[in-house]
Amino acid sequence: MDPHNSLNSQQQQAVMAGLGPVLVLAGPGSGKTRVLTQRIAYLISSMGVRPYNILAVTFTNKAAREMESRLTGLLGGSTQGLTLVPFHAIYARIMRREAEHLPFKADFVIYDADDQLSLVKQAIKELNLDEKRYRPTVIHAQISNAKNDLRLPDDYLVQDYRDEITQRVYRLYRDRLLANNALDFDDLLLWMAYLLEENRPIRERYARRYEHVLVDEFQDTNLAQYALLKHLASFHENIFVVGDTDQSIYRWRGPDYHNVQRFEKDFPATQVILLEQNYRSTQTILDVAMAVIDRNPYRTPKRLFTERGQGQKVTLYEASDDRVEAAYAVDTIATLVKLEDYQPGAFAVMYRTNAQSRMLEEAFLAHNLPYKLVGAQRFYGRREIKDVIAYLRLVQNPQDEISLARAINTPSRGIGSKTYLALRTQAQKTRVSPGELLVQLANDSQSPVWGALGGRAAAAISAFSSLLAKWTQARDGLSPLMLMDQILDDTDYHSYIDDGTDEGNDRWENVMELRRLASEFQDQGLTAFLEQIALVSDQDTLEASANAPTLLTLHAAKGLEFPVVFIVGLNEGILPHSRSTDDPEEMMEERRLFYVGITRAKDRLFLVCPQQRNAYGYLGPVEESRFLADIPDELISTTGRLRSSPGRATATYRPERWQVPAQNAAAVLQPRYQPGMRVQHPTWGEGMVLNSRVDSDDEIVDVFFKEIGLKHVAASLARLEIKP
DNA sequence: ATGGACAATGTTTTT
DNA sequence: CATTGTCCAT
Repeated sequence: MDPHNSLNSQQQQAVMAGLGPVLVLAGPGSGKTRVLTQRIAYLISSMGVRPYNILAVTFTNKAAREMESRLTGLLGGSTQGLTLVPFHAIYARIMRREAEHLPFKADFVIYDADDQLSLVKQAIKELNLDEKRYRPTVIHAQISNAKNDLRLPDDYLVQDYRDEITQRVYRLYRDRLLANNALDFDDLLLWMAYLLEENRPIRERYARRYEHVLVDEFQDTNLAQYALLKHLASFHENIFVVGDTDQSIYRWRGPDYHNVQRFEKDFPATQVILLEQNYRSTQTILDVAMAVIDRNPYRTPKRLFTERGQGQKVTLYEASDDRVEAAYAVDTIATLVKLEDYQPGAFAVMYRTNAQSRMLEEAFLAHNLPYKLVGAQRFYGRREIKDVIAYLRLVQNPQDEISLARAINTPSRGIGSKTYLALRTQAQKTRVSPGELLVQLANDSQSPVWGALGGRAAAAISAFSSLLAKWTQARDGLSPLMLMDQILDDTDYHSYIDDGTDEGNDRWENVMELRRLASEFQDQGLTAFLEQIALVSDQDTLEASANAPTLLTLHAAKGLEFPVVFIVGLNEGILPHSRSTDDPEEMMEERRLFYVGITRAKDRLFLVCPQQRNAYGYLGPVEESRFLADIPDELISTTGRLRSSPGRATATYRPERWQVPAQNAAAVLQPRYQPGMRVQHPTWGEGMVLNSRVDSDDEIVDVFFKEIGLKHVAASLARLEIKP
């Protein structure tokens, strides 16, 4: 952000734009969040708009919170009543309020990706389909796409037999969700759009209320979200959207950056404002970014510029394999912290796939250096966390069969698949869900169900039934934390999960962490707690407090910035990913992804690619990413093997701890360079020796040059001069 | 009903 | 290779 508290003329134009539709096309680092918050502040304090009449939506909690805190800084407490929330959260909230107009109840639960997949699997099985032929993940993706295009099962586009199958699964999946009183992520948009579409009074109520609608990251909205926004803005038509088509990286999730063009078409009176001045990066980094993105066809070229000056060149390092790649990143970070006074928190290492983080984590661990890993999945996907959440969800909504199936025999209490099936059959007879039947059974010792179950099964069911009934009754009187403690206690979960091993210990620690999270919802209730958990984004888990380098995927990096950025794994098949190489649209998205990564960097950018990579457990050669060829040579300084002369053997970076020892036992060569020595190189300038070792009749010196960073030079070739 | 052993099978990104 | 599912012995 710019140090002066003033807006440039384009920003000002955006902030003070008049009524009607406004489209702000904001390049990376151009002060997009700033414009949004200033706009809200302007509406409230200068235009006299009541906060109650403003709706501002973001994609993540983090973005919403950040805007909120900035607004509080600008306006103090006078933002009371403002709706500033993530997309999914606001729709969940509205739908709970309006549940009577919808085919589900107000206490619905939100299914995560795992739950959704189980439900699809269940549907496929029920329809007697072959899981091999009809892969659940593929079918699920198709259903999700249909929902994002606002297609209900009846409107599902059927062109061949496969589509027909998908349609049948979709229908059953939809029915199962409703029977479970559960929504998936797409439903939050789909049903909300349905509600506004079908129910005019409700639509008008909200559309009248929201005099101003503001949207962040507009390029990532899908058709459903777009339709929704149009409805919400349909009365006043004051819709202010901010986005950057070059940063559209969620195409597979339904978003369609053509929405930006659609917007201009749907709202012909749109004022379009371009923000091109960048307040984040050096000009070199921007030039690299533009060189990469300019290769994408059909885009409005943007000239990104900055007043920050040229800055240092971007460093390209070719590592021998992905282990060395990780070590290089960690070593360079350690060096920069030591020699250039960078804070450890100033660094980020970005990669294409989550699997790539492992190698990096190991490298950090080997250096004994702390790091932060972005990724909610890592926590909420854990078995013990899913267990406890299943219990809580079941108490909130006994209709939830996915949670029931998980909780009913965890820890094992003698209710296996047979008994569970019997319970389901009995439930079907009286047309209630198994969970509801369980709650009923607790107070009905005369029920014919008992007779239908075997003696041992009946005892087990009875015990669980009383527990569940007890919890559901206590629910409203207890805070989420108290309820959780009660459940943990009643199920003796501690002794189940913590078997005394380190792993068991960790698992219990995780439960305690969840407990801590629950404690923050003392007075908001179970519904709010569960909803928060269902809708956390990866970025939300990023802790600002710890001063350590951040490891994250390129996707998770969007919207963030770091003084020093490493992008690793710049290989064909990784970035661009192999699954994207045959589709030009997807290839363009890979390029945008790289662009997003590059533009996160404020001061320095390191691009790293290994020549070999571990895949399927074997080390195999990999090509360097095609994107690297698009970067002009004069913006890059190269270490490791020089890419202009691929055949030449040069010093390869190899951190000491992986050095094969005693290779030079007979060496007579004495090292001349010592760590800490200052040296001068004719072209690279002044530097400091970090390390030196004798290897194959030559002395290999690691020098950190002030201008260009870490280099590994052979003493016999490099004309190094030792300075006093 | 439970838990372990083995085979198969599959690898992007995420609200 | 690393996870997930299936089969089998207890």
